[in-house]
Amino acid sequence: MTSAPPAADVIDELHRRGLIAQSTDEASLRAHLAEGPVTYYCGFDPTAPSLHVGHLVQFMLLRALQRAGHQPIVLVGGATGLIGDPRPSSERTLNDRGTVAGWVQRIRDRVAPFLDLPAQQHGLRAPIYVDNLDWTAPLSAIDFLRDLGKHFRVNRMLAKEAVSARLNSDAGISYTEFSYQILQANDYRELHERHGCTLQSGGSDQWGNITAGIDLVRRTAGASVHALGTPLITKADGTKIGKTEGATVWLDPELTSPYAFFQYWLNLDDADARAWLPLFSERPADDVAALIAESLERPAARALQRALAEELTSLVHGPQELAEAEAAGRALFGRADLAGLGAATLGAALAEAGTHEVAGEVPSIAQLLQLTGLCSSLSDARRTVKEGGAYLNNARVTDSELVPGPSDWLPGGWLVLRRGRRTVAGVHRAAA
RNA sequence: GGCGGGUUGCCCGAGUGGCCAAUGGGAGCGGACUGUAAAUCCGUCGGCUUAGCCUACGAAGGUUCGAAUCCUUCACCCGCCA
Repeated sequence: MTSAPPAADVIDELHRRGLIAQSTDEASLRAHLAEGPVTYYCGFDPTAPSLHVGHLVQFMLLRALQRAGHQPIVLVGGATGLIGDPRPSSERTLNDRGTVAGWVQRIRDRVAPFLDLPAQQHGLRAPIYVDNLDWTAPLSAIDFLRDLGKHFRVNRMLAKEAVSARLNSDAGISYTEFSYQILQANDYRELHERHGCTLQSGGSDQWGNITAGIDLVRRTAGASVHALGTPLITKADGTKIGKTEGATVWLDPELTSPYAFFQYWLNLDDADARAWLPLFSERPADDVAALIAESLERPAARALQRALAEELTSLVHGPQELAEAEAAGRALFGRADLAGLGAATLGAALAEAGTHEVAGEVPSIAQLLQLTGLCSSLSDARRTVKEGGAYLNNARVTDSELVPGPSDWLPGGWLVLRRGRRTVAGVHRAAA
């Protein structure tokens, strides 16, 4: 208890880092946090196989509270994931139950490095894991309508931003998604009852659902509970965080390799890197300020991007994976001649970037571009070559039908294929 | 339940019988410039065995030499009325 900072400081830290977009009455929340360990929760819906970098903000908040000595609960929405929260744009497609159940487990596995590790290493409180399917599945329609529905005024439900946005759109909203806020509200009620949970955090797009929960706890238990909303993180160009080359940057190494994850942060533009460093870095405030100052002075060094890439890759994938991702980047983007790299280095670097194995007859450049996934189709590959965006062993290719000759193979049986400035893949020739 | 409007490529959105793989904008991708940034400019942007062919304009059928465009049925969405 002596090493941990006073609990009230955590709100100051969160403000400094820009992690709080909105909160319930802050004075009483501070007082509540100062009284002793608070049990708090954040929910994640299994709407995809994994979590992505957009979810990192939630973990930053969860970790800060955990460091301050509080008790985290991580809820995976096995029930709410079957319903789908209303997005502003359009209705969600329902996923089948088996799929969602699989995602619940997979997402749970992603959470471990964020909260379990600090618990083990620094004696902090280990997270409690819950699935809202446990209490939502047994609810009958009668229970739902009598015990929960009675506490909700349709007028207020309609006024929630997530709902009203859809009411005013062409898409409309189904009764299914309209009901979502009741389920999330009930989660808060359940966790308050079962674990004495008194604080919920979530993205500010969830704010309507979160406050619905606060109201429900007040009505059913007569208790006053709290909430913190994180800001919606966008890039300087207005797009959402965590998309690169049209693909989502996942936290699951099977979906996004640690190398690609590292590269995502390394390639952030300066404005984003400056804005995001406080959010995503757990370095002391002084270090953060110094890094930002350095970036303004010498932007080309990209110290910020590197700092973020290192810190987050290590956090999400571990120090070992970080080292390998870094080495791969140095090998592929360094000035060193590819042929001089040596089979082992080259192989390791390309393994990080993504590889394709060929046996027998060697395919043409266009085919290889497609096989490695650098291009989505043969047409795309031919187009890329025509545009001058295809490179074999760092040399531009001009003929898409060219077949790599014996002299093109690098030590270890490798070809280095590149699309554009920075998307690389390896082609490996199977041993005869 | 009735009447009216709508459903176009990743998104928005033109197109009302041939000149439509389909105007325009955005996103994406590539090039130039750079710092494995940003901005800007240029190009590209369904697929294939690529001077050609195939598949596409909610779904299925039909009219026609020819349909995203006309007709029928179905599904879904929006609005008004009951």
